[in-house]
Amino acid sequence: MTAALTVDLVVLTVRDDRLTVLVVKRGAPPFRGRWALPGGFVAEGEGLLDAAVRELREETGVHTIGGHLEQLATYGDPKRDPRGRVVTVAHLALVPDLPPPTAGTDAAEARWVEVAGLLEQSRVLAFDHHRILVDGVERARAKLEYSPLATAFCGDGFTIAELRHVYEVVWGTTLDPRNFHRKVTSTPGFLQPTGSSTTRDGGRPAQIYRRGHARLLHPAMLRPAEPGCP
Amino acid sequence: MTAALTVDLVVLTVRDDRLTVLVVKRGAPPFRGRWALPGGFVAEGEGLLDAAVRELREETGVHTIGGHLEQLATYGDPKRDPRGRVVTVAHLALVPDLPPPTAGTDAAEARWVEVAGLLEQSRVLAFDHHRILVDGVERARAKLEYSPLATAFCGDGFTIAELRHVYEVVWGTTLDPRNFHRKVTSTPGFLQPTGSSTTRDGGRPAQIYRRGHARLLHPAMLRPAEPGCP
DNA sequence: ACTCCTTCTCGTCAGTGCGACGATAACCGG
DNA sequence: CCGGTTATCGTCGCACTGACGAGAAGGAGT
Repeated sequence: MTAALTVDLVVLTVRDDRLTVLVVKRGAPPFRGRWALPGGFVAEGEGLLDAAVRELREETGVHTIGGHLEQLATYGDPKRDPRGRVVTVAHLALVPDLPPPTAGTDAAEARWVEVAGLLEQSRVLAFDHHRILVDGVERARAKLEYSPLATAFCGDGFTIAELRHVYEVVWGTTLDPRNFHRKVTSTPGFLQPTGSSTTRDGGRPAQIYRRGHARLLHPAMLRPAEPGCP
Repeated sequence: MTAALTVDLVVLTVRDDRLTVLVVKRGAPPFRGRWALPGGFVAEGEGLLDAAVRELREETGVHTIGGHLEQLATYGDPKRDPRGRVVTVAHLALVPDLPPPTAGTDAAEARWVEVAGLLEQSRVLAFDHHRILVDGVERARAKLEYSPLATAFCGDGFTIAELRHVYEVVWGTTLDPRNFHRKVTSTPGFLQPTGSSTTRDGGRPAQIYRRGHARLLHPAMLRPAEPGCP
């Protein structure tokens, strides 16, 4: 069987104490004028990851440099696209807030939208993009636990407080600053000291770190148990 | 862009103290006569998971009943198939040993092969199936840590020793029977006692359990650290 | 300069989970 | 009845965690 092949992107960042996702207003049917995840057709002879990188750059002006990009999952329900059989390979991107909010060439408009609101209303996004978003956010939340990916949300150099802020926003919890500090500094390979410090957060100057070489955290960060689990 | 769409399956089971994967001998070009993961083209109007279930049944006679089936990842390198652009959505299946070893309708031959040997020789399997196998095994190993999926390898009722055996084989380690027993019985939702017992393992009769309702383990099972990590 | 406020960083202490291992229970085959 | 085997329970020490105290080091205001 043959199908049209697209890539879609769940691009997450932390802005103004909120987890936000990049959405574009569709400039062509179907779902013209509706919000959707950025994405587009894979080109001839182009790899899937390459296509995701290209779409991210083309459609939104966002570079994944300093961030993270990985395959999320593939969605191929026969009725997910009214045009016919379109299979999409969704990707998950975590980027720092630095890039200019938006820029568009193909899409009519692009903007950052708070994730919390989108998660509750499943009718806002086109196609099955609500489900893709749910899966992407869940993947990101899980990955913060056992991988150092939270650093992808931060810029090049960051303080421990900024890193903690990422965890708090993505997980929607609050973390004890002292325990968090002890945890991340004692996890080998997570952080790499740079020697410099900053006072941009106010108060006593904080050490600036870079991401370490570890790909997996041992032991893992622990997300506080959700109420109503046991 | 349009591409041919297939599903491939990494079907894992535990047989004779070994982790084994189901492979078929290809009956048609390309790679005719070579071993490959079972799989085939997605049918018109068929969902991806549906296609995986169908291929599993058709090509190997294995039913996923009592086991587990999930999407693994999608492989779409432009040159992965000499016939042209073929994108495959790989799936991971974990099944108990019960089903009759093999049966084939479409494939020339199907058999269980020990994973360890296949992992070392990257030229045995056709296409990029070696990479898919590596990813599938790694996913399975990781999932045993934080989910109760090890029970998918066991039959309907199983003893704690049989469950421990699954962990030992998949991880390639040995686990202390007493600590393992304490761990799994104290993790809420992992196991559900049935009240009956068996002596099929010899020695003192063991309680028989069924899988519990938990989807995630809190706290997670801990895989012993690999030597040479820090 | 001094005070107040902020945030960073280091410690302390009790509770919990885990690895190592001893001890007992319950069945089998002789 | 006796040794062999496996299941199950308990104990001890260590490491990690959560809750929280306390000091360090900067800026802003007077």
